[in-house]
Amino acid sequence: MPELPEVETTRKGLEPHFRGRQVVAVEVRRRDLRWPVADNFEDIMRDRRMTALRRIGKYLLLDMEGGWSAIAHLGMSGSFRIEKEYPQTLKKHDHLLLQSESGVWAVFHDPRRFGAVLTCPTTGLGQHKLLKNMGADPLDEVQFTGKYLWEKLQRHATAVKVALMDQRIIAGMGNIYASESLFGAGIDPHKPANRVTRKEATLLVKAIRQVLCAALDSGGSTLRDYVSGSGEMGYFQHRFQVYDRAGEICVKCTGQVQKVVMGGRATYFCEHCQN
DNA sequence: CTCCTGTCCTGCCGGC
DNA sequence: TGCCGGCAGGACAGGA
Repeated sequence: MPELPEVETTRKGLEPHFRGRQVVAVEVRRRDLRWPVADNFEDIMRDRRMTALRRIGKYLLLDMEGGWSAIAHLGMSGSFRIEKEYPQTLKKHDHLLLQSESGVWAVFHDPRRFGAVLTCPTTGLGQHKLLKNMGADPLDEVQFTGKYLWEKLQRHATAVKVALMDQRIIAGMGNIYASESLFGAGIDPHKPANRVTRKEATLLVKAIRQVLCAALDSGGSTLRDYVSGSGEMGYFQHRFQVYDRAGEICVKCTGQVQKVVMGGRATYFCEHCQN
């Protein structure tokens, strides 16, 4: 499930092959992703230089010369991989391919098709429906502070776990790292967001950064292998402390990790360590 | 506004 | 071994 670290790792993996380079070929094999791939996608990409690859939350932005940008989302199961030449045999669910003037191909693969590829004039990105309400980036030390998070949480009566996943509050936070962060901060995921104290918010900000940075470090190491092979970018082995460990012994105490469903999402925590 | 539910899609896993 | 139901999950759409 691509969350911020997976999307950022993907961005870093594509960047050396595409930034400042011309896109020389575009192939869209299936347009019916979450939304149809934008009609003008090929036109804004082909024979144009990619000036920047950016990330806003879980969205990947490809800024192209000519004034347009592509907005990509990996959804649930989307990934990119780099191929040194056009794939001998395309895999099932390879929906989109881009060739850089360096020769390499980036292949977008997405079995569940929850991903999306849209377009928008670069100067209008800030007003784009999908992006305009995006909250602070948790890696931004200026914007994302204990005060910021506390003020945002004050407005919500729902469980803090559910609020943490709200992209208007924290851009890029997803289900896995929400559980992990609350465990790191020792906060019960059930606690109403507006009862999180100022002090807890500060702890949470630190925990969020720590958890995301650890995941980014894992991503960085897989990126090195990935350059030579044909693996999918952005998915890496990472040891979680509570996520998907229901029934296992807590890494901090002798209790058992619990699983509950909150807002329709699996949530993992330790009753003893989080309150 | 906030909050809650339904929806999209395919791979995988457990049960029979 | 094969079939099938259920589940996973990001985030929008739409209704309360």
